[in-house]
Amino acid sequence: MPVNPEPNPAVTYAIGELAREFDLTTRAIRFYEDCGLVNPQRSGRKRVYTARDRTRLKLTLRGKRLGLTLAEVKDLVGMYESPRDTEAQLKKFIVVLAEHRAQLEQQMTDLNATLGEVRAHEKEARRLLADSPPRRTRKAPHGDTP
Amino acid sequence: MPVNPEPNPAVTYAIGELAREFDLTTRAIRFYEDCGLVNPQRSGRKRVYTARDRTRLKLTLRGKRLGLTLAEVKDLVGMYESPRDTEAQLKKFIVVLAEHRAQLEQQMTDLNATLGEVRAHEKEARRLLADSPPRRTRKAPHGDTP
DNA sequence: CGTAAACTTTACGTATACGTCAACCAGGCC
DNA sequence: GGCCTGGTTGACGTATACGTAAAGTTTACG
Repeated sequence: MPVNPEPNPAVTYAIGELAREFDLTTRAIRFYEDCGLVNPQRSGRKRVYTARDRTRLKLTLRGKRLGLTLAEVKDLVGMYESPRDTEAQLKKFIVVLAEHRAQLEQQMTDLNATLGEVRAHEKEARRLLADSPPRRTRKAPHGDTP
Repeated sequence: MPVNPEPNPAVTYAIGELAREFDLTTRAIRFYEDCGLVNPQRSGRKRVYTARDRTRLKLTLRGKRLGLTLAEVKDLVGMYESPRDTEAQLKKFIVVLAEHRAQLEQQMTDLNATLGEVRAHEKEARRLLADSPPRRTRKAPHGDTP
């Protein structure tokens, strides 16, 4: 079994590659760098992104889809990567995790409520659509979906 | 059984009341009005909000928690309240609902992934916290949570 | 009647998250 | 050499979602 999907440290990416992969503009990626979300090395002047940068990009986008700001994403990712060797750090880590989880659980509630409503509306709308239009085809006795 | 929690059409709210209830500033509520999210009547110059406005405020806040923009919330709420008597309208409604649902399902995926990670980290952190500090209390034989 | 609380409009300011030029450099190909 | 592709640094512009200050109005209370 694979020890760990520790991505090959040799693989690197150009900014354009990542932009295509994640459907971002290079401008956006450079902006994320300004925000401290990625930290590409340089080859001359050109940015060279590692697998770690790529992962952080992914996390950033997932965070965005969940409505987080870039600053929030940065804080969170920072947390996960920060030392945590002392008990104090560990305790604070746990507190922040709990806060984050509370927010996620609120979102889960919101999401379930919204999904429920959307599905109910879909069902009702499909019912209306199936009932309403008095088939203009030759009077189908009953039961006729080809 | 209560026919329908159709809120009493007589109940109305002042802007300050709603602000307190939802922990918003009055400025924010007026801004939502500019965006067409609420539509208070007037009593003289003063805004008078109905139960319907209150519901729309709630929906707005839920939408925000899910990362929607005010414009998106407006579109969605508008959809749910628009006519839908013709077949074309109904079909478009269904399409938009499906799109919305797809987005919500993506969010659900993101949310579950994130929640999973947070919980794993919490577990690990608590384990570290429980293991690490070599109990300075009298050597508890084993099993001692009061 | 005075005044404090709550409301009003107007208008400029701010943070976030990029978009959109502009002008320049480096490498590859014909 | 000339040009294309892709990358670089500014620097200014824009949309969203309000904050905040100014100045006036309306209502309730004592």
